[in-house]
Amino acid sequence: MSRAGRELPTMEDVAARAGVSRALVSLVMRDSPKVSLDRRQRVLDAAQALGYRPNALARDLASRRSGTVGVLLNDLHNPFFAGIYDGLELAAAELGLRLVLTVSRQRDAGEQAAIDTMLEQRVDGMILASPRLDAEHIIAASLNTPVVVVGRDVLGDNCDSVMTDEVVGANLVIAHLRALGHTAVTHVDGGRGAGAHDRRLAIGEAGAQAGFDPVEIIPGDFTEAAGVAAARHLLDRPALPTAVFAANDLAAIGMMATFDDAGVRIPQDVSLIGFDNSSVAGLRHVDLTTVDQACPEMGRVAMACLRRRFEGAPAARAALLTTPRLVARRTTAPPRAEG
Amino acid sequence: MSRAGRELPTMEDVAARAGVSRALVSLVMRDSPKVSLDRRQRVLDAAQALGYRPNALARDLASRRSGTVGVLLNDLHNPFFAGIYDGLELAAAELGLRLVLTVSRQRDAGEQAAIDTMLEQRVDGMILASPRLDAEHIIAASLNTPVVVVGRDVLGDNCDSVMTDEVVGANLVIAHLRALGHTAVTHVDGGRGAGAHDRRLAIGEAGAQAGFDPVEIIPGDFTEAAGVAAARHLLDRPALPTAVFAANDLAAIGMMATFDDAGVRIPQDVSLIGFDNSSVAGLRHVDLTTVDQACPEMGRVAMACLRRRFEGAPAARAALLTTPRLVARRTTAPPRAEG
DNA sequence: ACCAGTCGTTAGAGCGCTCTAACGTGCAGT
DNA sequence: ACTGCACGTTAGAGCGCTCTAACGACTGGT
Repeated sequence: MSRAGRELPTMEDVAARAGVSRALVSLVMRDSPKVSLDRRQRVLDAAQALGYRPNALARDLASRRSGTVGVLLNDLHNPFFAGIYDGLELAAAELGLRLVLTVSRQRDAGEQAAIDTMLEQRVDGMILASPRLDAEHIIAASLNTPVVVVGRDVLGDNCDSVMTDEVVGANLVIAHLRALGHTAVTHVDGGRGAGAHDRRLAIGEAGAQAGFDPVEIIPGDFTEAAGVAAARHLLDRPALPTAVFAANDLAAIGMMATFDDAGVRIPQDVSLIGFDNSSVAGLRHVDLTTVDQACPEMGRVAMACLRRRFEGAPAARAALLTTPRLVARRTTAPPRAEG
Repeated sequence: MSRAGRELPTMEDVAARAGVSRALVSLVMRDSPKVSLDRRQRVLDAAQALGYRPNALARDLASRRSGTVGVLLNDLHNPFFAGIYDGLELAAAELGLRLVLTVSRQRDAGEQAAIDTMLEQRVDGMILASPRLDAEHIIAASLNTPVVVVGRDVLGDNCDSVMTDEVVGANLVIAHLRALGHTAVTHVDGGRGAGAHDRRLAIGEAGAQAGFDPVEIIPGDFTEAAGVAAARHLLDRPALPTAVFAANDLAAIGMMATFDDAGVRIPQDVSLIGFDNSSVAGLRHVDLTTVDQACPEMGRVAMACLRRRFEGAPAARAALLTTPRLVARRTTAPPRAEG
């Protein structure tokens, strides 16, 4: 596996051409103020002429700092992560940090491998978006590098969390349904996906407080396929619930399609609420009522959190909550008349 | 910006604990066959006990090879790229290559910066998915590192291309429409997006060959917003075309929503065809007739292409075409009866 | 007994950069 | 003149690893 192309010039080459020492070239490359204008220009000219490109490997090794943050995204097909990434990137650009992305494709082994790779790469910090890995392994990874987990509650001495306030989200859902006249809701949950546990608890609690029937929980996942399965399950029963709150938009969309195929009308026969307000939810032909997670905001907060760690706030241990917002669209309506 | 956490153990530490030389540890880490079973075990035990984690920076610097391929994705919100990535990842795993992702978010400056970063990281190769950057800059980047461009035609001595056969795609679209009874189509193009030029030419040519009216081209882009704008433009005119072929699914979906809002029924009033067969097109509530680009296949082919370069096929200069497939769904139908 | 050959191991010279400490220079103060 | 100091520059020792060449120990053939 040989690298193609000619050998690249090094600092030594640039130094020789500019007639200065390698150290001076290094200073110029790092934009040091203590280089005379004259020398700086000569070095820059030489670098330009040679097509010099700094070797980040050598730089990071020698400086014991990479200036990069590793980002682990769970699933590229889920637009939720694209939103998170938008926020991360914006914040990283402001802080002058590079971002290195890896995708685990929802496999646990993949997550551990991706984290190991980032650690070997000596990233300065890691952001894990909705990881499925057990907290124990995440904490272990955070021993040497600060970690921020997005979308799930994992706290350690060197590991913060940023997530949506599930209690607020659940209350928004319940309030919306109650305003429409509903008194019960079925929750298709996110299984062991990130945040699913909290969401499940929160909707149960919010329902109870609002005087709803006990919230029924149907096991699910954060995928379209899980939504399809859950909808089939519901269709097999004698009666449908009046309202369904899905673990996320993807699952909700799977349910929509399945209900649709079965001739069940939304929202006339069943009201449906998703979670994430991902880009698909807003598509006019989907028009899903959902809970907006403010993904870019979460990304921004996560990066800010990491920066605090860099600046040496040692055991802050923050669990930051972002406030969700209900986006009412056309999949929710008053329940069908009884009997 | 200090790295948090204790200092990590190095090979030297492992060697000392195992009572062997650093070189031997290196051999064990690289799974060399010429290490006795006994020593290997002692080294592995020591590494385990110390929580040793190889430093990829140092490894890659010393070996002058990174074992990683840089991947540039244009837009994380476009599921097309998620498909490409799936193929890339699969192929990379088979070849034992690591993938490093960067996202340019559709900004030209972002693309150049992302490419520069990858080059500084000394990636062994780069895969650029639908870059907007001019060919000149891409060729320049490929001087030192093999590049494969996906979704667009950029050929250089060290730069191959993988793209959909636009001629086949356009013929599929025309054949489908003709079978339904159409004799004209309007194309909302992809502007200066990757592949847009070829797609525009191909549909015009295919239409002409099939005896269609000259294909009208409406300027667009690969985004939902561009679809909305194009649909508004069409709605402003006295009569709608009978069929519209959009640059991609995202644009088609923007058009769908806009037509829908205006009371224009699809497919009764206008037939609509997208391009990509991205995951949204398949959503039951969208159900868009589209041209499947076989994204994972493209990713797989791109990676194979890169491997050939690694193995030293110097000036192959391949322009590989993948064959698209028409997916007929519910947005196409016979044209409305005349007058 | 000798040399040749194999095998597992190691010393040591890098890889391309950063960074500390020291250097020479010129200029102000005494 | 001499000291002190700021400034721009540089030598040189790493960073943690790979890899070539050489090493000693052992085998087998003669």
